[in-house]
Amino acid sequence: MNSKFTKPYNPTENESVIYELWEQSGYFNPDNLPNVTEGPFTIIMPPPNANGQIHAGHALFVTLEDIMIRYKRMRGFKTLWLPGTDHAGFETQVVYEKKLEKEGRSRFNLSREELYAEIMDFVQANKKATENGMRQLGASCDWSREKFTLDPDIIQTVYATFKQMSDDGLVYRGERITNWCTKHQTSLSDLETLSETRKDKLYYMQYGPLVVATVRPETMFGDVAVAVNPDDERYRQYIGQDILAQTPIGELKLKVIADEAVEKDFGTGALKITPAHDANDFEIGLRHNLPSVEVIDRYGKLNEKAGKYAGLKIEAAREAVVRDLTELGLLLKTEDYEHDVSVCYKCGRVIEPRIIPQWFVKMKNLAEQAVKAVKNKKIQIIPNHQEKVFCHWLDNIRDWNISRQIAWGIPIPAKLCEKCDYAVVDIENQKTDCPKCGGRLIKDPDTFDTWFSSGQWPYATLGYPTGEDYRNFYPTDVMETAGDILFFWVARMVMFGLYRTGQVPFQTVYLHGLVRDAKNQKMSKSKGNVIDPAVIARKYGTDALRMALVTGNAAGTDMALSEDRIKGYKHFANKIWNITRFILENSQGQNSPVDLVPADEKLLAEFRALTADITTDMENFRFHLASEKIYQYTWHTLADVILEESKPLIFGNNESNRLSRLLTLNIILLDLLKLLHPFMPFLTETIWQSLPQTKEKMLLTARWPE
RNA sequence: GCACCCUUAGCUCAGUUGGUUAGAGCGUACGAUUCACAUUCGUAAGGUCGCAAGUUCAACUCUUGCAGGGUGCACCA
Repeated sequence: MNSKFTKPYNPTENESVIYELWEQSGYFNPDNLPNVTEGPFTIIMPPPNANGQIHAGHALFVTLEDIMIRYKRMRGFKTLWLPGTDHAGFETQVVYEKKLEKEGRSRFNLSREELYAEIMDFVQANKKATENGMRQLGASCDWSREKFTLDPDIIQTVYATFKQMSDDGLVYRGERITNWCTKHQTSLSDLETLSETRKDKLYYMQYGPLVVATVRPETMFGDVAVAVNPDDERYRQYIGQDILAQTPIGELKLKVIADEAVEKDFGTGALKITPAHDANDFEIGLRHNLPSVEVIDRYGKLNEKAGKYAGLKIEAAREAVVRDLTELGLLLKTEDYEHDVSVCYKCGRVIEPRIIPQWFVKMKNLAEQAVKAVKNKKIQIIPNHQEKVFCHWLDNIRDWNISRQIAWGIPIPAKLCEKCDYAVVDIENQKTDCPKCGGRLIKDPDTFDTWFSSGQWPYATLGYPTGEDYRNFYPTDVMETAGDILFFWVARMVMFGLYRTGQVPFQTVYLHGLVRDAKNQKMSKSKGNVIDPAVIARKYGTDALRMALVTGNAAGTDMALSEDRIKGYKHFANKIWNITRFILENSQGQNSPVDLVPADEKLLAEFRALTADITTDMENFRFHLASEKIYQYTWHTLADVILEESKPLIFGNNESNRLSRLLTLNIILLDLLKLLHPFMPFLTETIWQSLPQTKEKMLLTARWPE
């Protein structure tokens, strides 16, 4: 008997050794897999942000994907799990800016090149830690194919897509209203803003012969019209006319227009229109061909158009304008008003809508194709109800602003004319003169929204369009990722995939929820309730952590992860260890072939039924049920009942019963290790390596029991 | 406002297509234990499956309404 089993199972002693053994074997690479009997099975790993440490969320996704991959590998598939890391443009720049702030520095004192270089160093250092963290979690991914979102070939693919979209008229540069963050000095997509309920005042101001209600009197210097509902009898006489409104800095000429968007019952039924600083007003402005007058600058300060208010920040300007309006007798009434405002999802500052020229992607047609793919079952989303959410979002999508005014990202391969601001796509970086006016072209200083590039991840990583991997592994099988990036990422991948390759990028989307703490609170550094997978792994073993993350947690739902549960699975690991020990101890020298007695045939039949049941769960992505069933069987059937009832047989005098039972137990043990391997890879492989009778060298590539 | 999800034992959650006495982990109580495992074993307490109605031979499961909690999207300035 192997002396290894005389001590309790020690995960830390074995895990790194076992991972080393797997990695050395080369079997993470599908090209090296022995006994491939099925087609390819591919998962592209959602690349973790290369800007910080591994956290419980990473542990969850690694566990789930590794389970799928190990299972399919054992079923004989040519299994590829392609890892990567994400430069995560805006996210990372925000993290780095915070770091700079702590050091008393500012991004705005650095040139874009300097900032880019600093963040690249920072990211390269973190990338290593992230990769090692995933190794520790047991990720059986093919490191030889690892990609980074800023790899030159990835950038080339992204550029080619941009060019093609531009040629197809799907990408355009437009002066459109954008979400501007005054802290981060960049525009953001609609997804990168949150709405927040605020208590403000609603001011009723005299505007010439009319009265308008507004929360933003300070934008009055950018007003170009007053809009009323076309059916509103009160204002019918004014429609189409110009009115003169008195302001603290002189008279303002405003057109009165009729638009359905105006609610008769809200305020006075008359709405002041500021196309340059309000998304709705901008839309109304487009419909009525109104000019737009910018009065707020990039820092959130009023500009020279606001006369004496120039240089004041929005809040200060509002106070001053209200005071002056009151003095002039133009402020008629003030009401308390609760409404929602858009804020930056990173810093929480109120978004200042601004009209700036940006690159946009036309979404309507792309979105329709994506919806069709889901409705036609080309793509299945788990949990299923997310398909409705997915389609609902795509049905109501607006054009996507992909320009970011940040340094950390893929530069947009375009040039702008100094003279006329005409924009041209220039992938090869060769154009020097404006094709329109002949003026000098300069590089577009902006970078892509990070999701514009990561949205192309599945085919970009596989070397589209000519790569061998692309031919062999695309479309991929499963996209396993967090439910909260369904729109940010999954929807974009589907659209890009269909657009560029004509195929869905993956057939199944498996979404997981958030990992919360034992009290069901969100984990955060400030609360101090963050679970560090590395610390947990050291204390209880990676396998215990994996079991705790997967067992009993249905797809798409948030989970409460408590240390007690992890501890429970550490006990489970030891239980399996001791089961092995018991069986080995008593099986020594008992290798002779024997006939099974009926009682043992029955035990095996029961076990095979369980195996079939578990296999069905695995096929249907019900990992939380599969692991629970194995757990129950191992502990409460095999250990508590079968082993206990075996003792009289094993220690008794009836030789045929004794040998039959020992053989049965050995058969069950081997298959059990296989069933458990996707969930607890380290423990099961450690045991496998110590067993005398295993035919297959490595459990990693052993055959899943039929 | 619209959409989606959740509500099951003290706590955290499972429960696949409706089908016997509704399950697990942790916790609690009592007991056992030289012979794989104190990281053990046994026994027990604990649930009118949010509320109400409906469909059905049969509902935790399906339908409708209501209440509470959560999430997403869009907004009336």
